[in-house]
Amino acid sequence: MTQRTRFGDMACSIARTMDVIGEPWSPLILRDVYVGISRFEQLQEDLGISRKVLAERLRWLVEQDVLERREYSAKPPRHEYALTPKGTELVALLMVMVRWGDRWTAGEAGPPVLYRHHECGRLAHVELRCSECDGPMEPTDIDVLPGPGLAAPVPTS
Amino acid sequence: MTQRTRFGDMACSIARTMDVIGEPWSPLILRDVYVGISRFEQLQEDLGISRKVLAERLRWLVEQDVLERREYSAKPPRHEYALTPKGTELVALLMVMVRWGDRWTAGEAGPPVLYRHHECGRLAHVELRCSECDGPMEPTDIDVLPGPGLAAPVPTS
DNA sequence: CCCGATCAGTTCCTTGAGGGAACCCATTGG
DNA sequence: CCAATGGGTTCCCTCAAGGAACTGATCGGG
Repeated sequence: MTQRTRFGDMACSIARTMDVIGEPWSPLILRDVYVGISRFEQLQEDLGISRKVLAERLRWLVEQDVLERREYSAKPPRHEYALTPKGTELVALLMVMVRWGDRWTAGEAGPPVLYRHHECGRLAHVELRCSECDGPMEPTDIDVLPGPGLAAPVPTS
Repeated sequence: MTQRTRFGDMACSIARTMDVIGEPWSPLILRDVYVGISRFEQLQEDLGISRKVLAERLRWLVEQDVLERREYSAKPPRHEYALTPKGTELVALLMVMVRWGDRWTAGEAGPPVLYRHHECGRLAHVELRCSECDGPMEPTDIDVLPGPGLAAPVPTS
């Protein structure tokens, strides 16, 4: 019955996140929109993505409330895409992806982009800390326990 | 020529990360291995993934040095998969995915799993901090600058 | 007033990856 | 000797990704 597996219905926040941006173009689209590449033609050229697939992805991301489609010119009807708050928080996930990619795939050449932190003005990367005690919080620093939403079949949809 | 787009060759750490785990089953496989579901049959049953696709994914993840395939019994030849250091650091990415999924997709039911932080013993979630000044480091807190690896065509492969 | 350009898609076709079921092989336990 | 188990492989079908061509609205220029 189900052709492609539906990740959105799983009781797993990883699966539900992958349902939204789990196909590899979406993170790159979000990255581009984040750095100011926000129009259809620009995205298509910058990414080298098929126009068909780009249109599908944008429609999906708008539907998921990750991007917002806004008209910036009415008389020649022109549109651009912008990150919603939900989408902006996804960019945090991209920052962690960048961290891993920099460490394990960048090689000799070094990282393709650098981050300057507004608060301290320095070149920096992101680190994971505990929300409660501020200590480092890496995979080896935690235990995983069942939570209240474990048995729930489908949350909102 | 290229049928599916090769993300591994892009000068972008997001694209290169997505090249490794960018198809939606891989994060779930890593999650399972992380929590101790490490054998082929267990993974297949827990995820409901096609055996064919699971075999392909595992082969790819081992090839990428994210998982390690080890024999835990020789006479009936039996194998299990374990996270390498490279793979363990990917789990940090999953923790951030969980954070986003919990906030935006969990709904009424609440998060399906909880984390207890070893260091402080409390239930916690992960936060992003600056490696240099320890301040919060979210997408709106940084500028993105070109880095040394920008022009590089392909790093290691 | 018609021509070309620009933006933002849509349509059509081909190819190949995901899903599912069945099959295979080595070994062990009864 | 037979069934069961673990760890896959093979086969077939469908659907989604890629790519190129086409559409439609609008403007600017000759």
